[in-house]
Amino acid sequence: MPRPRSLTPLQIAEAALAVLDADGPGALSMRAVAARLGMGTMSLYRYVEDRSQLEELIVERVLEPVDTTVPDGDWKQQLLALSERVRRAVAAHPNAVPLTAAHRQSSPSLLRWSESVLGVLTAAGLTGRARVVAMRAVLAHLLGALELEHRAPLAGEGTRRMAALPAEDFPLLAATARDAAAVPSPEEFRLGFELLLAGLDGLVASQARSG
Amino acid sequence: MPRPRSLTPLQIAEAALAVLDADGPGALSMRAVAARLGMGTMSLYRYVEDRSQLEELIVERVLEPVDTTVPDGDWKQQLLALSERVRRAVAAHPNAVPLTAAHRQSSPSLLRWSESVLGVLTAAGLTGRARVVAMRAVLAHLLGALELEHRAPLAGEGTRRMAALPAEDFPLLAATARDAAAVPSPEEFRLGFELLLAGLDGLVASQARSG
DNA sequence: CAATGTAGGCGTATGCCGTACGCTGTCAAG
DNA sequence: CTTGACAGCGTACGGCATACGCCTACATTG
Repeated sequence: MPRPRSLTPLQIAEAALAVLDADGPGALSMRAVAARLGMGTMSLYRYVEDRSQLEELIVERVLEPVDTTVPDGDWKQQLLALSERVRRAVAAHPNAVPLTAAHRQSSPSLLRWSESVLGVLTAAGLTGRARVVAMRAVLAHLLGALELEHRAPLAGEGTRRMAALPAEDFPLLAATARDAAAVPSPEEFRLGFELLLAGLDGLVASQARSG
Repeated sequence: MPRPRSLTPLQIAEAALAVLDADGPGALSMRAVAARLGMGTMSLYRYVEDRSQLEELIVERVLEPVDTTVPDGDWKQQLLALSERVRRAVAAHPNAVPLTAAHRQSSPSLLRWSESVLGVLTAAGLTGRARVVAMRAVLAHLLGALELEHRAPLAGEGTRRMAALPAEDFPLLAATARDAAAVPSPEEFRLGFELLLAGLDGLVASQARSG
């Protein structure tokens, strides 16, 4: 017989994400989110245990749109496409990148995604320790690539600063930074991921021989 | 003719890192660091512009011990060894991992390290866009692997939780998580990095053909 | 040795933050 | 129509980074 809730978790997540998208990570606060929902600050705590749980809601809202069904193609195309989907979902909310990395473990969507990736790796012939290593390598590369793409883009400030480094101390770094500005992010991602795929190819072949 | 400074930047960095190592990221504050130095809080501001600059000092203190001279061996062994050195330096201060990722761009030591890595890649035959992609792939993998190793270790809580996931929804994830506990971190790092090296091998070969 | 003025050291205060606590009013069930 | 569980929220607390301005130590200069 209690009074009914007036908000869904999804509405909370949307409001928080809206604050984050509009005003940046520094502006994300319980006060700001509550204000955007038209509530008092403390009312938000009827819906969320604490700030960390609010962040989890945001992350799930970011990752939920990821299609986790296994796409067509050979296993390499499948892995690339699955990873590309995560990349796209995250790219829609660049301000949420650090949160996404921090709370990925609590996201049901990312669990489903991981299960799909493992399905692809298993179908490719990997099991046991090799499968563990492959899965973690895919995760590591994806996490690192997202971090680089959004916090240190090839076309960004950091690259420009490196390009301006003294050539006597950092000849290669300066030259490479100048080349870097011409590589678009999606291409960087695809090419980088294909390096990993080539490595996985070797792993699959060696496990096929020994297994 | 002014009064002389009583502290060096290095002493500041050591104090801050000591706080971080001892009491965790949540305990790192201007107050705590100043207290450890035996000063009033505001005195710290005579030495650093703001908290962000304090964090940069910490990061440089973490990365400074990295030997950036190019080791012996073929280019793959060289890349692995260079990356392993960063991994070891960072592993000495696990609480500093997020800071290290965040402020890596400002670290002179990491710039020197990058120059060395580029030297190895260049000697292996890479230039232009291929070199850009290779460098960033190494960085991405390293960043991601550090994040995974320290915030989601294979032997840790998260893995245990995944191993306990319902087998009807996440059969592969649960099984893989059980296998994962048996893979030690150093081995995970080496095997994962070798996947990338195998991929780079292909890139080197293809650039050799086309160049 | 005395005067000087730069800059070190720091007390105070402001405005953020997350959140504990307890009140008030609503509204569905009985 | 009563009722009590709970939504909503005002207030308050402790901690944070940090702006500002005071006092004073001390290397330099005369």
